[in-house]
Amino acid sequence: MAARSTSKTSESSDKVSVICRALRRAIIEQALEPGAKLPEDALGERFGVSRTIARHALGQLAAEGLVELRRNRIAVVATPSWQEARDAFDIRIELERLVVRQLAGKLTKAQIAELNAHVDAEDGARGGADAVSIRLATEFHILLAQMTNSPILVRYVSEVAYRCCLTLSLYSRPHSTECAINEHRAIISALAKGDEAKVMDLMHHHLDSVANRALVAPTPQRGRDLLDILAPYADEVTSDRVVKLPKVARRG
Amino acid sequence: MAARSTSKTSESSDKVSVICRALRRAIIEQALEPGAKLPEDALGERFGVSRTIARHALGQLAAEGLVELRRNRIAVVATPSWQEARDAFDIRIELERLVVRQLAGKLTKAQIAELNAHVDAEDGARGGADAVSIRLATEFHILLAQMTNSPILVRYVSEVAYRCCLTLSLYSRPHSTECAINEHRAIISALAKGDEAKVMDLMHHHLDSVANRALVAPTPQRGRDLLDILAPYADEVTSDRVVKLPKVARRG
DNA sequence: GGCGCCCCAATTGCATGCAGTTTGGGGGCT
DNA sequence: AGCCCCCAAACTGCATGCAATTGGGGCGCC
Repeated sequence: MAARSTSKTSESSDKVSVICRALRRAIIEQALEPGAKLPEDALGERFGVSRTIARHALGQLAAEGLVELRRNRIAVVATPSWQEARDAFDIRIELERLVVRQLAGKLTKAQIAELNAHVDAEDGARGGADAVSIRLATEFHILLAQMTNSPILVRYVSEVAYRCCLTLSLYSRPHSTECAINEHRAIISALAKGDEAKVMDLMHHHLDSVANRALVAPTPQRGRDLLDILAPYADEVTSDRVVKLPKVARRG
Repeated sequence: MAARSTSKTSESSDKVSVICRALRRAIIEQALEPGAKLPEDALGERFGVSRTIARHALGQLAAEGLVELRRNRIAVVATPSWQEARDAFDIRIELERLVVRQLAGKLTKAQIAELNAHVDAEDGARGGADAVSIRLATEFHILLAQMTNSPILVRYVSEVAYRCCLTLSLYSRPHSTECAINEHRAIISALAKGDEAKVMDLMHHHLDSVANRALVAPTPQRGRDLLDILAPYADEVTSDRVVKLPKVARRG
């Protein structure tokens, strides 16, 4: 059988869940770019809820790593470092290999059809906004994870995929999604054939190539924090005041 | 090098973080057993904070999978199904193989000493409470993860390890921790030697054996929810009222 | 005696209010 | 002009208050 037992969905129709979903989507579609401020008041007003709820939602998103929350400071959309991006992809590769290992040869016809339909949708969106393509590609992987019927796996794959999505939008050049779509098709076909080793390899190289295409190099100019860039230089300096020197505006 | 760059710790000294830590520990040490009720009022009063804070903490723990949160219902300590436990261990194996892969041959002498000291502590606690042994063993794995200096990896390994800890307390017989301690020592030594393949294998089998020793069988009587057990039987029945029938007390 | 219904205490969902902290900008001093 | 300090606006941290929902005990009915 392909499906296990029934699984309770964790995210219900709470107000905070609604806001979480909205913000998550806004973030991964770059409507909110990394570093964007997220004041509780503004969120509350925008979504028609109190600060309490907005705050709670920010807490959840912070737990997912999409938002940075510093005490007494305005929450901001997370700005993962290049190293964190690389780490996220490494984890993602392992998790998604596990997904396809569990799925190989166990998919129903309906599920395969669903996957194909999704890739068709990706294909259809090729002319549109880059952000939408990235989101659809990400959702393909989440769809796969959901088919394992393992709520834990779904959660982790989703989270790490969203994080990768976020970093893609940060470090990626305007990229071509076509080969990714072909790779998705190849994965589906290998899954249908039930070739476990093959599909694990396909997934591995698929994600690896996406990561390598995107995370081209430590690209210090874009996305990295000024203080991080200067850190190694500051190590040479002994004065206490060195940290006060770069009094430049930090994005924004 | 063994360490990467500085890493901000995500969990600061918020009141909610404090409560989270306290509850987490209480849960994995079985002071709060699965199914235990966690009313916001009671928590707030116990920790000297308002319901708002207790509520927020419960939200975080729910995101980690340690607590179940149903709308308009009292929160309870999560009761993972046997299948979820198995899934958690599968994920954990992959994640921790990644950990030791990154760590093999890259540990400083100080780090190795720290690991050995921890295992000594595990050894010392062998006579004490089972729950403490389990916690220490879990913390060994988290300590390893922390040495990768990858905050994301730390977070996921911690979470999934805590979940496993929770299920161990649910399904495990009073178990002997000795072999686990020896396996920990073996892992440290392989890490020091830098034998990547060996240490990945050691970790894999270590976790696998822990899982197999604990998750002996689907043991339907203990831990599984009555409704889950009856679910397949209920499928045969057409009446709407079937779901109301098992009006028995559901764990106390 | 057992079954079902109803009502109330218990509890959650959420908004608002108040106090403490941060920010950033104007004015004064050098 | 440049630097610094101080203050007010903005924002967060948290508690409290009120409406809505639940579930369990008690009562009546079978």
